[in-house]
Amino acid sequence: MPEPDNKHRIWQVVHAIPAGRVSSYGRVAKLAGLAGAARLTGHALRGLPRDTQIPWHRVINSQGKLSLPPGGEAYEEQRQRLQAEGVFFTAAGRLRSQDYWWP
DNA sequence: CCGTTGACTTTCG
DNA sequence: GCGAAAGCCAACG
Repeated sequence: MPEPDNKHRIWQVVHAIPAGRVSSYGRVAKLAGLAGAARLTGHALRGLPRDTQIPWHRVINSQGKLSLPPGGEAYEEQRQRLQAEGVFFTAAGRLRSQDYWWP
């Protein structure tokens, strides 16, 4: 077949992110062999079931912020989970660059 | 098959 | 630091 399970690969990469660290969509896409397809990472994460074990909350955008709409439930949940793992947010709602995961 | 949409990224002003 | 525009790829109707 021409194309393997891209979503599955993205999930695998996301699952490889250690706790207390975060990564960006573009970074995950590149590690999954889909360089330049940052949006695919978003699609893959959006298609996750609620009872997934994938740490989707460790994936944020290149601006150091959450891509989810502020004020939404998913946004608060992601923020809460990250803080529970030791990741803190700045007053501007951005994550510390030192918490980024770099393989 | 084609146009739109989207949990993105980069560049420019 | 922020907003707008262009570029990128896959899923949807």
